[in-house]
Amino acid sequence: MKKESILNNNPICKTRISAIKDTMEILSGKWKFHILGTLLLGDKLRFMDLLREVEGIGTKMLSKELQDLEMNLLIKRTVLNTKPVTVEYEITEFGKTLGSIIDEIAKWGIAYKNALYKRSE
Amino acid sequence: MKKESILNNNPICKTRISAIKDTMEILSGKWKFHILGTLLLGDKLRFMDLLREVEGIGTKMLSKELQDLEMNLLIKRTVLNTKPVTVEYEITEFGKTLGSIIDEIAKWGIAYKNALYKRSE
DNA sequence: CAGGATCCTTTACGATACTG
DNA sequence: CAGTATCGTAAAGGATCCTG
Repeated sequence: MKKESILNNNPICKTRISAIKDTMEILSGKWKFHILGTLLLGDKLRFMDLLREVEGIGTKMLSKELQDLEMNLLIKRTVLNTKPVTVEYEITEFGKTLGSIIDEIAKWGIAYKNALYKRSE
Repeated sequence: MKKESILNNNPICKTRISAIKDTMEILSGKWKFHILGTLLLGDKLRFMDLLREVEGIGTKMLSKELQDLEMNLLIKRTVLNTKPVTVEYEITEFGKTLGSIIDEIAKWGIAYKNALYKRSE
């Protein structure tokens, strides 16, 4: 009897695992959750705002990540007709559906700190 | 008046955003969610099982990711005293607390597929 | 202000081969 | 079986300069 994949032969498991893969592909990279979490809190933010809020990111990465997120319709980019152009980024309704994931991630991060703290005392 | 960070000056926002950062640092990389999602479904799995279940991963990455996860106490590695050694990996109780995040990610991935489908018809 | 172009360094990742 | 070692590519990340 040959050894075969157990989980990936179960349709329910396969669907679940491949859904995880799909989601993470869209949200891949170091910054996506961070940017989305910021935009979820911040309503409309400009490029420079994000550069300040998303600690550690540089213009190149920010620009690239924003393009990725826009392509996937998670955020909306609006160019305002001002003297030196103004660009606003905001999360879309679709993007807001990620809210529950991001909430869970934030909650867990806080719980993790507490767990670390308990362990060290 | 100098422009300053809005969100990161708000303690509540700052806590949240830095919690997101913390979580994602622990779960960084292409494979962590995938591996954890598999171990959540699969109880005890051996190295070769994981290599089969986590489609696309190679031995080097699997080995490295498993070490990362073990270091963060999210999974447990058990060496069994057999002829050619057997090693079992399983998720820890602490690791199971990531379940809600992973559930949300899986749910969203399925919903995303549906959204794509609707948009294209 | 909002970014693109360029250059350079550092990780991340992948394929294959090898060992206890 | 459960990995480690080695090599090579690709992507991430940082710094600086530049433009509409």
